[in-house]
Amino acid sequence: MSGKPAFYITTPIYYVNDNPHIGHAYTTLACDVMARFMRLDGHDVMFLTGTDEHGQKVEKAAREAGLDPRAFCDKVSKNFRILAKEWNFSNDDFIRTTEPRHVRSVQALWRRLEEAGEIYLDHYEGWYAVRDEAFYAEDELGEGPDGRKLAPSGAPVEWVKEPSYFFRLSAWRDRLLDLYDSRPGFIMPETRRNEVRSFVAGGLRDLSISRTSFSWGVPVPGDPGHVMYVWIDALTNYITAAGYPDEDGGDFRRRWPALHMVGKDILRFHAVYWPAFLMAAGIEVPRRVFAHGWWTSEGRKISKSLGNVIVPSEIVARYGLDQVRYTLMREVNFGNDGDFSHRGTVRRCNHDLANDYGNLAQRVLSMIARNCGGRAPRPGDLNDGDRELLDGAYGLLPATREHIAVQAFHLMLQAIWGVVGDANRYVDEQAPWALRKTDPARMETVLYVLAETLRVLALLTQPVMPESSSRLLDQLAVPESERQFDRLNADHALRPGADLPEPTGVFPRYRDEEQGAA
RNA sequence: GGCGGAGUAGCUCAGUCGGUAGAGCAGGGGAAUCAUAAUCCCUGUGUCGGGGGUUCGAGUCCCUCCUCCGCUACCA
Repeated sequence: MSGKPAFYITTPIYYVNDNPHIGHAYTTLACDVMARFMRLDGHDVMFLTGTDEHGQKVEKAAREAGLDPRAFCDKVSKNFRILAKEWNFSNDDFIRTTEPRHVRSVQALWRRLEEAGEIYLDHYEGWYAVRDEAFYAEDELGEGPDGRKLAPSGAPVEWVKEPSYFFRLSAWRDRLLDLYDSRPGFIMPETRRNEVRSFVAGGLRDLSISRTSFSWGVPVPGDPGHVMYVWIDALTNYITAAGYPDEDGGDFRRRWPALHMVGKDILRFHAVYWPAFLMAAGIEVPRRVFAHGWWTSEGRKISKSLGNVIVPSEIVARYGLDQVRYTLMREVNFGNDGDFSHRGTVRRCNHDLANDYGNLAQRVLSMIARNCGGRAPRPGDLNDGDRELLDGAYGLLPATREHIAVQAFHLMLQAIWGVVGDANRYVDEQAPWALRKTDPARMETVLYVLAETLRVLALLTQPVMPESSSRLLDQLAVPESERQFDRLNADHALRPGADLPEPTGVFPRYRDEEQGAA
């Protein structure tokens, strides 16, 4: 295998019954940017996404669709593969919990936990609504006119008791607290870490990890009347894809542990249950669990009744894929909630991309095309101003590395755009259009410095905007083989005299059809 | 109720070890003309949520109050 350091990153596996929405796209996008950055920066990356396909809801939805659960999953799981293609996600694997490799993996983990004495058989009981096929907590219930207890949906509930296997989560309180305290970066952002910590500090109850009320799931080894409940089944996908249970053969030791990217709604499962399972099984805990925020739409909570749902394929069709990728990564501090608005997106598309970055490329490339015979300029001696701009550009790699290491995508882009601004100022100060008449040699130097700066910028924007960056690099005649981050220095600078293709705009302006549309 | 976070320019937010408040966007004025009418320069008299305290000096520390948000277990 390669000697490159390994980097493993995962999205949650998405519940196959859902339609892909902005939340799915956002989580996966963040992972994609991370994965692309690390690949370009010399890591052996594994980027995993997939679908969670078991459970009562899927079983029921399949029945309603008149399909076998497996056939149903085959059909709807495809929606997430389509999303990945549509958004240019570079996942290396797509795991489905119904695959044999996963069934084998979860069952192996189960046995390991059982051998360790971490699992015991008891009863799960609670208020159950037959109509909803769901359990409800006491405080969720209301009362009907006849005094009967009702689910929030209005369905009558009854107290039911079913046998269930339990995981001894309660025993892991202190060891989890030690984990959080000894590894401050284990849960990010910090405010989420505080929440999880206080939740765990308050004491944990054992966790029900099997069901007998449905059968669409992984059978419990040695007790086929039970299927595994969501926690242990779904979370285990992360080690399945890394090669578990073959811990010593294959890539497991090299790949694992992973960085888990999750929405804040499922943080607890990843930051409490999952590390407890792993520690109990003697497996290393994840490298980090990062919980990102939610999007609102035009300042409001997204809801179907408000009609402000953001459909991934629609915004891509409207603004362009790389434009949307850029906006989502730039608009908010990663980890916080953010608002997705038409006005804001257009501002990003037109100001940041079309004006600042796209127009910089266009003004430089078209001057080169016109004044340097369609070839990369030949520089003379560099002065302090030239070096300052180039040093700023070369300095971006260490800066962006630091931001990427803590998933600060917005800061990475801010840093890059700092150099975009420097380059635009440099064009104005140097005024190469004037030099054309007074000092053509100096003009070539200036244009060379700018073209080299563009090369650096285009290399660095690859993780966020792969397609557009690639087109820009094509226009600079940077070969595919020269686009890794180890080329981000003067030793690999643009080759003077290289033939350049005819420049064309990469980031078009967004124009509203309707005047003054908000 | 408990725990955690936040309240700084019209908007979104930065503000390290306490030392006379900053950036981007929006708005106003100007320069330039290579470029996707894009770019560049200039322009901010803000009770730093209220009150009290420590200090020579507090957005930055302490107390208190107000407002908003998140978490407070079986919903991927």
